[in-house]
Amino acid sequence: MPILRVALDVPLHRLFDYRCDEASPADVGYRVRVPFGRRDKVGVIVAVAESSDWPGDQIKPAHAILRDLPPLGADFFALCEFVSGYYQSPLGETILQALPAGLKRPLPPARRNARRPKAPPAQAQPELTPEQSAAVEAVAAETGFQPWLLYGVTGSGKTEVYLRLIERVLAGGGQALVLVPEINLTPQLEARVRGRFPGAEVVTLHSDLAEAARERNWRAAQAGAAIVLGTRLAVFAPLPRLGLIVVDEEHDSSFKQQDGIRYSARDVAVFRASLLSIPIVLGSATPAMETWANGLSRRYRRLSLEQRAHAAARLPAIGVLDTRRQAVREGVSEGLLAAIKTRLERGEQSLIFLNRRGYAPVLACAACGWVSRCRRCAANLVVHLADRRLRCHHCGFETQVPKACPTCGNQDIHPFGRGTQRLEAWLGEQFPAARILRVDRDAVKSRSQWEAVLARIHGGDADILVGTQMLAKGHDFPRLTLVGVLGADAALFAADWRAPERLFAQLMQVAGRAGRADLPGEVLIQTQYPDHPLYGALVRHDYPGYAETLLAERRQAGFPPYAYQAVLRAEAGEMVPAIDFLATARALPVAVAQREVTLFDPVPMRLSRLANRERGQLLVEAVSRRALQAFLPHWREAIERIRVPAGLRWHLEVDPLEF
DNA sequence: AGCACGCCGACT
DNA sequence: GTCGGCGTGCTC
Repeated sequence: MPILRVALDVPLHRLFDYRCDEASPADVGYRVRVPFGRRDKVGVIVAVAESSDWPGDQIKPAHAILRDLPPLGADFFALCEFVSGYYQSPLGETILQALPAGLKRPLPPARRNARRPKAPPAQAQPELTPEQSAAVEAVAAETGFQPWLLYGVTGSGKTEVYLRLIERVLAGGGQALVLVPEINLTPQLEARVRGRFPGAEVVTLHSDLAEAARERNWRAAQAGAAIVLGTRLAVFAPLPRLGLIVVDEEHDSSFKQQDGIRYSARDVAVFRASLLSIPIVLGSATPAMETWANGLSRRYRRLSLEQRAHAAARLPAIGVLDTRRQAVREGVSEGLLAAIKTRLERGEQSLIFLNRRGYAPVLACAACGWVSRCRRCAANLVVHLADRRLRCHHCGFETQVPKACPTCGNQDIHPFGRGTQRLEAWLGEQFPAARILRVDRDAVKSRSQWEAVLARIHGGDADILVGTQMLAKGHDFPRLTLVGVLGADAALFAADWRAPERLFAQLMQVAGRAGRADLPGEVLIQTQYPDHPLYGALVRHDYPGYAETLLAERRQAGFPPYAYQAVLRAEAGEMVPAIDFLATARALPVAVAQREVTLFDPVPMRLSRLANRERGQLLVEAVSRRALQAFLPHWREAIERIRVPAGLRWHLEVDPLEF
């Protein structure tokens, strides 16, 4: 009797065999309902075999093969096998996480009718600049697998290049996959794609979609929808005729999944393209150092868009305001204040960028030294005066703002530091007639709120925008001519060595909000270190120069992309068992590649306690990706045999972005 | 991960 | 005398 080899959503690195007399090799890729322990589960048939290694009397019969949708293809399995091997994630979990929830339930609910999205009218195709044409022609001329780095500043027309490439793929009957960091922050990209291809089926895939919609769109992708536009999870969408992958803002850290299977959707996308022998375009104005290095080594081919697409458009003038040399009140320099005033007089908009939400990062007592610490985390509670709450931005704990110091009773307690709420309030006092709009996650929680905010900005119904990185993402604000940046210096000296790379990208991005075709933009960055190379490069709009500096530092220090890393993390109620576990893992004898792999000492994580869990980590570094990949499976298997104390959990992360 | 079984402390 | 704590083991 045929044996089904079934992938199940369990954290085990093996498949499970079931008997099924009605099965044939053509059933590979179908889902199957099986008994598992004392409950039923839905798995995916990975193979149909003649026999099993498992004792025959212990093999249970499968309940039913589910043939209600087309079987998953060989390329889908190859992708999942790669992810499973590379990120050390169990194959079953890897395969099943790619499926929408409804397809994993043993008892499927009744289907509702799918709504047909209506297509908006087609827009005119803009003329391509010579650079855009060259980029389109270069990609189109190459057959087979080729990663392209489309490097171009805000406004240089990367999207138009994507659209032309998509057009060619669709014309050939292929499908296109477009990955974006956060779909809700960029509704205009979706609108533009739909507008350009009114006859084509365009579906979105992201975690904010309701379950039914996500399943509907996933099925549509499998059934041949022309364009799938989605966030990182869309990289696993079944696409039988995939001909092109685009990763927009490829440097964005939201492509990295931070829980469950910790994959980089950008890297998985590159692998998927290689598997299918198709082109992949990674677009960014500030590529990740890994990507830029791949460009320099010609593993990726670089396409540059140096000019802005509209002839009249100019790059904004970026300047620094030396806060050591001018009056600063409430964190705002005289120079910036004057610049805002000028914009108000001209009826233009200003954006003040402060990447810290809340009123103030901490409340403190001047008398006894008490500070508002989170009792569950190694972090401070942030003052939110808007609703008089103290909040932990890490675990979500919140409490009332106390009237007096909880330890000494002193009434003289003060918020220290500044967040967007405080800035908003103070600017309101300085410019009582101005309409101030705060844009951060506290003020804008849903897509509909976000769209309302965008409408207000576009309608000219706001004079000063105060916002966090939410406002940095690609939007055209026609009347916005000034961007002020506060609090940037913190990232220059952060413990996280990737902080400057992120800061540069973020400032470049927010700078791109200033100025449009007819109105020149100005960007003013407040700093105590105006001579820092990061600001120097920013003022010159010199990403390549700064990338060279950063890469030289990374090479010198032996950091990625010149080293390959993984981290083993452990969390427990106390730090001691977590560190003990890591020390045990470090001492495991693993025969493979030891000389090329360095295991560092276990240390507490930077945020050492989160939600009452003490966290430690152990860094693994290798001279090559191959050495790391040779080492990890053996090490992981050995770690899995360690007896762990109750309440301790651990995971392994490959290519970590944060420590 | 679930979900069993299994063996020691405070309750109707 | 039972309810229930979480330690240990298993899932084809």
